[in-house]
Amino acid sequence: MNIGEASGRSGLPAKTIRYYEDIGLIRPDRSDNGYRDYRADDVHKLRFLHRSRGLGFSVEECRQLLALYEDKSRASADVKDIASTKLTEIDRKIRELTELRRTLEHLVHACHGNERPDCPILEELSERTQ
Amino acid sequence: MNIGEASGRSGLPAKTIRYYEDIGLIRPDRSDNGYRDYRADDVHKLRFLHRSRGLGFSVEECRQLLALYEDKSRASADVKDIASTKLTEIDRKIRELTELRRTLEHLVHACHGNERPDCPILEELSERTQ
DNA sequence: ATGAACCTTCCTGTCACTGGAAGGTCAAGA
DNA sequence: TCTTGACCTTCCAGTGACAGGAAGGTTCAT
Repeated sequence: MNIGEASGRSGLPAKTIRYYEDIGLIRPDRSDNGYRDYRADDVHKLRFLHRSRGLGFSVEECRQLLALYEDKSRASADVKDIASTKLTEIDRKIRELTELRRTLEHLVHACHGNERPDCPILEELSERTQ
Repeated sequence: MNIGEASGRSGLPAKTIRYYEDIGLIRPDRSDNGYRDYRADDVHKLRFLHRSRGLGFSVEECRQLLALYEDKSRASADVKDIASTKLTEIDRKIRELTELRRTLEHLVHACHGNERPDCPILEELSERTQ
């Protein structure tokens, strides 16, 4: 099937699929007319990539996961390691964002939000740090 | 003062300070030798930028905030609007990450993580979506 | 024959920097 | 005076993960 159909079936934009080929994630056949020709198995991989990207894995992590997926003698521990590391990263991001949110909410709450110029948000931002 | 000292006082790398000049956020004087020459006021702005970037504002939002900061006839409502919008965005990001975390933790928990190949994480990733 | 809907490659732009090369300037020490 | 090292300058390229668009080829239906 052509890239348009592969796109429709995998949920990935054609642009993204070509990019994944550029960086060596998938290698579809080519038809006589030069068009990319995807098999069901390729679409399966594209869907795999779509889901793993959606779960927050980087493209390089997706490459590792895909390699493990294709390695029938893999150890599930290797997969679990990657996922656990990602989980830790996500936790850290959530903590950072929550801290940020707390500060920002505090500031927004303190600002009157009227037509006058005095503003605790700007005051905080311009404060001498040291 | 030279860029090195401005960097030390603002906490921003010299590279970043030059970049901020490139995109028109600050416009320091130049000494006779061609070196950038920062005044205390410039350092103040750099610190302002440092803090607002740290609070998750984009460079363009920082530009707006800086303009408001310098506009003594501003309305604090304008500042509050920007901050509130950012707060909403941060909330959305936290929700997305939390949902992601939930799914990933579920998967990590379900995987035995041993030397055998069967792995619920890969199964989930390769599952037919439709 | 023509037009629309595909497909191709290639180049550029995004965001917010970071790294590095090649070279100019300045102050201190031998 | 010379040199060394720490500064500074500009300019170019790379990051991650694509998106937009130009210029042109292919296929199919009318």
